[in-house]
Amino acid sequence: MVRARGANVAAGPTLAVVAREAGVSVPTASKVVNGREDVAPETRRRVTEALDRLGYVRRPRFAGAPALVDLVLHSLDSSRSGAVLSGVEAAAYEAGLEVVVSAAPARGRDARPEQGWLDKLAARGSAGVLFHPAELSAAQYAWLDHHRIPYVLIDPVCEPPAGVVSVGAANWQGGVSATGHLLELGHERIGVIAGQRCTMAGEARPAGYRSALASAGVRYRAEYVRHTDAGEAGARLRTHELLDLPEPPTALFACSDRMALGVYAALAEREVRVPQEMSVVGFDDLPEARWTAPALTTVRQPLAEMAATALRLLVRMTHGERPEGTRTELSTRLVRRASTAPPPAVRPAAHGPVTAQRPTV
Amino acid sequence: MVRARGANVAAGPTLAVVAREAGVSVPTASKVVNGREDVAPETRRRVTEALDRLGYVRRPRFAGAPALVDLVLHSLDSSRSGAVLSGVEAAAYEAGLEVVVSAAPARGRDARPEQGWLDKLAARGSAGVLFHPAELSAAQYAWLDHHRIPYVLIDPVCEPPAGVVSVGAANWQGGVSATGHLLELGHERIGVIAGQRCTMAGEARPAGYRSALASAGVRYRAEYVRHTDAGEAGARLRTHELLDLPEPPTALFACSDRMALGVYAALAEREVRVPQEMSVVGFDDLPEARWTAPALTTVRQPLAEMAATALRLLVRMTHGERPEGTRTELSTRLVRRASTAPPPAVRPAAHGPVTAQRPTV
DNA sequence: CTGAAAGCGCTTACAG
DNA sequence: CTGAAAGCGCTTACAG
Repeated sequence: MVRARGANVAAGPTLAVVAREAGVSVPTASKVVNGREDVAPETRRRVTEALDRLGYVRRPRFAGAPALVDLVLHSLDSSRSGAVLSGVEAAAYEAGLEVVVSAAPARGRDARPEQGWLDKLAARGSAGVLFHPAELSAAQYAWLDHHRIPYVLIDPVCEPPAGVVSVGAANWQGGVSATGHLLELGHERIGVIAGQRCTMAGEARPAGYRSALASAGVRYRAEYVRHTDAGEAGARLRTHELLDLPEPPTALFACSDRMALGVYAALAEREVRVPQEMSVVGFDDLPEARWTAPALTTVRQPLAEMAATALRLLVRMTHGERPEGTRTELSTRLVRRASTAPPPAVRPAAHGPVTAQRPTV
Repeated sequence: MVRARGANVAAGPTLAVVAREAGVSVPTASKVVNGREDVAPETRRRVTEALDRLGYVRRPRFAGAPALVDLVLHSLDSSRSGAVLSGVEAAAYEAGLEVVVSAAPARGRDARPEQGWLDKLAARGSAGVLFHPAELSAAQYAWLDHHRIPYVLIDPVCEPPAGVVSVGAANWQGGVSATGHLLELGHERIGVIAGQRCTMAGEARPAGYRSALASAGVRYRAEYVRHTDAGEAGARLRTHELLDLPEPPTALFACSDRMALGVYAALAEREVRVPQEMSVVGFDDLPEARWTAPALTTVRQPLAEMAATALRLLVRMTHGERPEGTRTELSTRLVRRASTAPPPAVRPAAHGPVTAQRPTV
């Protein structure tokens, strides 16, 4: 029984090497690595600089033990998390790393949520942390920087602070392809159910919609774009609003698959048939998109690949490298299924208010 | 910034203590712990015995670093895995442990799949391993035993070898409640789409069906029970077979939610409406069961709780305890949704072959 | 705030 | 096959 020992870890410098390089003793270097307070700022700077330059990584417990990387998920039990975990694990395996998974501290199960697991990271000597979706406070970012633990955000909800490395999807481009698909089918009255205003997805996806409209020379109507922050339930309400418009849309672009579920619910309540009377496009391509009836045409977000990319970035940061750009975007692509079709009939372009052209029961 | 150091790890004995107890030197005890071959059988026995009695656990790398437990999943990206991960993580958090997640080696990405990650486990000093669903070879069981790494199987597919600790669901009881529900609604002709013959679920769930029929005094008909090992596709075929019977069932018990999806597909092909013309009950209560139209009545398997229970069992084994029983079963419960209803009409009990009473298009 | 000294819990040669 | 000896990469007092 041959044991592959130490084959997967390129031996970096020891603390002793770093200390010599920085011109300090090993105990002092140790203090810096462990984020202790009792180190002079100038000394800390010198040591930190040496740590970075040499790409110091804490030695694993025993020869052959793989280094550990942390993946912090908001919810462990969702299809998004499954895809992320799967991408991270595969890439970690390639890199000879193992991944420790934990739930985000926001869970409220700890008196001091923002510290509990952060302490563990440091104590264990995590090589780096991946967050999805990211919900870090400024204090937490500072803490990680202070402890020299590199981190990457996977598909962050909001625009991360300057300098923070993240991997996301090409949201704008996805908005363009979703809308382009509907335009090609002949739709001109396209409603949008968009996510929260401050979020990246909530802004970039409808922006892509607007751009697609512009290049096709189709008029943009503000009343066709509705933002909501209540997910499925919110999307249901907004859909009813759009259906109540004097000139309702013939197609709906829901900026997430979850919101598309809410759209479906509203349409079912009005007995509007998909896709005969209304086309629907989602965004994400969660497994759910295949279970719905009819199966949802949607924009696929390559979550697993995004996660794998984030891990590779993290590994490079672990070795002291800095990625050139701070944000990486992976392209999205349209997945045509059964929820889209040409509009019910070609009607003359409507000018001014008209009555609803579809029975609303 | 106060740091909680070592608060979560009850300090067990060091290797030195164990060695003294066993009457050997520390290096020798170290060899046993690391599964080296060059130890006399009698010496190994003495050391192993001391390790077990004292509940030796390798010290974490640094004070305050939590011990690590491994979770090995067959697929990282499935709703079942999500539930399992979530249960394990929550219970691990309670116990002050962290969980390393990896994909089962069967993935074929390693030349020697059965050794690659097993080596890592040992090198890293895993406190124990949880498998779901378990697919261990006899050699792997032996290897884990040899390395004194405790392990627990979460919802194993097949009956595990004697002495292996596992946590599962009360499959038989679930079969009873699914069938009981249909009987209460007035169904007497109940078909069963069952899983693979050799598996625990494939045997116990239809056995529960049979028992429920017996207690209700309803005749058991062998032709109503169809086994398949092809999941969704297999279930679809078997459903067509049942519909082609001279006296087809008025209700179907699919022994898994995935198979229920296949049943739905077959019924849609025949334009048999659920639940008006056919009631359907599933088993598992995956998230998918809520997306289907109509929402699936099913037997809920408490996967997260099963996973949490497995972790707690593992922790006790880690401390040298042995659970009393080798198999723990958590009870299941029926979740009524929209796929079940009374049979189409009360018909006189049929004797002898009759023609199909439902239009098959 | 710093670092020489002692110590930790192990592992690794290697001599017998 | 065994264990005294040396060593690993750190950490922890603690004296200055």
